[in-house]
Amino acid sequence: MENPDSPKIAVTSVGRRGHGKATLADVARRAGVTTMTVSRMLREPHRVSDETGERIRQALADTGYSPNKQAGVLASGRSAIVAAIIPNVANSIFAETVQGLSDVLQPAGLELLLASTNYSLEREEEQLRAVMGWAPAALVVTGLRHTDGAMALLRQAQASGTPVIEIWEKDPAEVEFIQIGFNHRSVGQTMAQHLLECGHTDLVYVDSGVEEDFRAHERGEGFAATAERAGATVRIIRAERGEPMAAGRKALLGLDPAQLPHGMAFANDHLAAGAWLQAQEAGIHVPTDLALLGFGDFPIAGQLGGGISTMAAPRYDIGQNAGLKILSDLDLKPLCNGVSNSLKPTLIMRNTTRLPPKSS
Amino acid sequence: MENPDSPKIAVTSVGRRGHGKATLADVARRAGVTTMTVSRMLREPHRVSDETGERIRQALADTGYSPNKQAGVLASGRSAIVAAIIPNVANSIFAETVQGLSDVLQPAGLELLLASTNYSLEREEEQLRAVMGWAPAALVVTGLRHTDGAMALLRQAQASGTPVIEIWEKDPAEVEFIQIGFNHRSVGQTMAQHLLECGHTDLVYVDSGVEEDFRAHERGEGFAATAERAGATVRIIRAERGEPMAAGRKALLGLDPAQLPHGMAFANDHLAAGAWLQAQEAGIHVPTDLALLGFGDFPIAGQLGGGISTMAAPRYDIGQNAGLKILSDLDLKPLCNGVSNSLKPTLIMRNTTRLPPKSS
DNA sequence: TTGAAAGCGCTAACAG
DNA sequence: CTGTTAGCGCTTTCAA
Repeated sequence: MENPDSPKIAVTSVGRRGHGKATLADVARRAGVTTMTVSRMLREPHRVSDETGERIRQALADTGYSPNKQAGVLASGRSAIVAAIIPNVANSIFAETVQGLSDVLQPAGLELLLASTNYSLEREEEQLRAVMGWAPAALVVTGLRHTDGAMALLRQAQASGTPVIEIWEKDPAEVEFIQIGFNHRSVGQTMAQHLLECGHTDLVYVDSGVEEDFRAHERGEGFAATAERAGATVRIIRAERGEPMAAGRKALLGLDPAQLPHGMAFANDHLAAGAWLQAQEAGIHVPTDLALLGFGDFPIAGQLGGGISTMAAPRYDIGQNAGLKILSDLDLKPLCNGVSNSLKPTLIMRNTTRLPPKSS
Repeated sequence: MENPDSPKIAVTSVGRRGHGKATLADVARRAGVTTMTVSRMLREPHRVSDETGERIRQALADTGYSPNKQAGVLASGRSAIVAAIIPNVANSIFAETVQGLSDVLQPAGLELLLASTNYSLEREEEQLRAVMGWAPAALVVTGLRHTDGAMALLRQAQASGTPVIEIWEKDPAEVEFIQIGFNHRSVGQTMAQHLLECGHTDLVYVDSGVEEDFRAHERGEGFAATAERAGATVRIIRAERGEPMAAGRKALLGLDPAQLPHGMAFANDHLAAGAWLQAQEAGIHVPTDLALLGFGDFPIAGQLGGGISTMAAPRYDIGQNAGLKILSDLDLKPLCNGVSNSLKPTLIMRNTTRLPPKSS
């Protein structure tokens, strides 16, 4: 700047393996200050004088500067990445949770590194290991069950001050990390109780076809335990893996038509919807001949035949609450209108279950 | 190492702001080699002698070393992050695309940084800017339309050798980046043609309620243009924003029952499904009184009333192909069984449209 | 096959 | 309010 004639190597300083992107040093040179001042300008503008600030602003714009975050993290030890590891993005249950997470994280300037495990705990550990290399600011994993290796990684992260959140489950007996979810066993209980109250004594729980969907299995266990304790007959059948609505149809189809149960509960609404459609086509009257109870409160459950009774699951809220918890743990203010809702599933009684008329 | 008596500061080197994690230097010290050798061991093991290798392996295990990726990227200029920016994760269309992307990227060791825009181009630019700071190895964005600022960023990335992929659309007239998708206008054409072939001359297209869903609008434009060219009556109505099945019901409800169109096409299957349910409850016979044609081939379209006719959209394949393209551009071998399918939507005729009996 | 030196782009700590 | 110095943890380049 001082001497336009001096043989500066190049206008855009090209480093050893220059990639043509402007660096802090480029901006600083242009503004006639040191890198520190520019760095400050970027992070705490009030600590820079107005006129210097103006020159820097100009230089920033001229160079089209964009900070190299790797360098920033390396130097400061602080990263703005939140890593989330979930079983499957395509599953709408997790997709909505991710959306909830993303909706609160993004406005706060945190970025989401997403990994999926296809429901395998081994892959969860791998993904966790991979993701840890980025020194994430927080870690979100699904469920309470992990491999020993994964547990070690999570503990290590937590020990070094990284918030670790387990979503979609809750068990006071195993609190080691932050848990944002609910108890699936007791949801299964509620489901059984409802069917019992409706007067049904011959019950079936149609479990998820995904072998590693522990949460669905637990709901089934809670369901069966409660039903048995009440003296009801109860069977657990496993749906086929694959498209859930089709699997729901097949679950009903697989039952002996001569001795149908009185009430069926499902691991999710898609299964229930499939069964409902199948029942309708087979001329089975719901809920008179057969009561159906789903889980999740997916849109379809609200639309079919006046509505399928279900348990509302806080799909989006779990993600949102997890995000909020991360922000508070990181001392960041939430910049979005997130509310901390209850995460307890509630029964929504619609047209596929019916309480008996009150006697007395 | 030479002089064990020299007052080394500490056994576990604690840096200025040590966080207790083992570094390459820790491993090297333990194995009695330099960091370079360990670094080599990690990336090109064959260039390290067997016995040294063994010692290093041991030290690696002892220390529980996990590489700091920020440092690696900073030093090498190579990152293993792929950034994907999509409108909405919760929308199953994009959730499946993300899953497809993730399924091919993860086995190859690439990680996915996910950002969502809530369908706003401005937020897309913001997210893009944020994400660029990580020097991603590749960039995936949705659609062909971007703000000027975003375009500049994308061009800059591409110029510096970063593959840029636009998904879900294709237009030979605007090829600037890699496009993995299809032409929505021509899909709309196909939809109109089908309804026309079914003999319907009074048509309606129910457009997406999401104002910024340009792709749905384009299908509508293609639909309307084709219908008009054929001399049919055609209206485009906009669904309500909100739950799509409910919006589909309302779309039908909003039409004058005395003069229903002959055929309705929808921006997606959820809208179509809602309309189908509404039609059934209102006693409108499908396809005799009213033909219905969806888009997407979502599971529900295959389940309702013997199936809703639809256009199959390659939701998962788009993500998968994008991933495959990234790998090949980065000279990485795909480590998964991905196949490069056709991405052109195809008509699936089911029970909500019917071709007229052949005459002649 | 291994090592030494330098530096990626940025920020913490401390001066001035 | 601004600058100096040092170094984050790794990889590059070049030499041995």
